[in-house]
Amino acid sequence: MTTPGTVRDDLGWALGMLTRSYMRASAAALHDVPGGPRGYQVLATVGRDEPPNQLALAHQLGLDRTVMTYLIDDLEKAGLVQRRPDPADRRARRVVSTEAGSALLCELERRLIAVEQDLLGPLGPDEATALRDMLQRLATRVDDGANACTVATEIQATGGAC
Amino acid sequence: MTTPGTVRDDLGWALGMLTRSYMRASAAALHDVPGGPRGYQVLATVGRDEPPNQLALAHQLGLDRTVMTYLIDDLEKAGLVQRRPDPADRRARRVVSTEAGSALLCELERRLIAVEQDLLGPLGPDEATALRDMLQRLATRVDDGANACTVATEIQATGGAC
DNA sequence: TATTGTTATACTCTATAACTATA
DNA sequence: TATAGTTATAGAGTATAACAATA
Repeated sequence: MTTPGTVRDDLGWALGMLTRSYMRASAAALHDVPGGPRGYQVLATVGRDEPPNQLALAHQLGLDRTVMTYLIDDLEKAGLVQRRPDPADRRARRVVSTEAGSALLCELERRLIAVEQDLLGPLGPDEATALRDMLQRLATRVDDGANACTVATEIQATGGAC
Repeated sequence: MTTPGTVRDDLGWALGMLTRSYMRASAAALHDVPGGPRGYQVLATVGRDEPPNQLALAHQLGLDRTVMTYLIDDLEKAGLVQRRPDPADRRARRVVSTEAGSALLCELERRLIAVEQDLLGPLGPDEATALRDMLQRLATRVDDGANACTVATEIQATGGAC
């Protein structure tokens, strides 16, 4: 319902289309989580290893610490996480998952698996794993900081026919 | 600089990471286009076939007609497109590309090809085409309206162990 | 002086509705 | 009455800066 067949046959279109679809579906699957997908990410991060403080949480999730405050406010009000004083640093708060939070996380992961399977449905099983592998490799490389804009700087030089 | 290695090893993370990277890079490549990526999309659509009116343009690009007004305002101010009265319907305006608009489009497409190649760089050539093909198939299927939320409705039924 | 967390403010997008001129 | 385009307003989301408590 968005595009014709002529203009958008490129990578950017496909990537955007797929990501939007995934975001829609996952947001729907996480509708009962305060903060939506972000709330889920907090739940998923909390409870593994040592409970992180809010700043570490914000860095891991690529958020500003101010939005982390609001996010945890909502999750705490819903009884899914708790703020606890850090015995080693009285400025910091360690965020821990409650029973309810862990139970919900368990349910959410089931839902998200279903969403992914639905999204990749039209691919054959070996194709799906190949796609996951390639996306994983590309994303990991991007995450490692290789995303410096090497392209933008060398653009002026090319100057050519269309 | 965003994530650790533990939590985000799933499809959603990779997809989001890659899309954000692409959006960053393409936005940088299109920095001198009024409206950014959207301005580019308008330029790319205008000039093929019959010049479309603003509403058709908005539908094709999945935008509201109100944002299309602002977008074309900016593009017109920059001398890249022109609004012309539609001889067949005096309510409508046909949007046509200027000389400068066509020249810029030509340049922009070069830049975006470079961005895509940079993004898919770590893949082998046959891998890259396989990825493009799979993304294209998935996105096209999503675009055809198969994105009805079939998952969300059947989630309650599963109820199981983590 | 720097850092954790909170709060308040401003700014950017987007969505909605109202308005005009045509059909 | 419905449609193409414009304009104005309100809301969500985000970013920025200032603040308190502690290191």
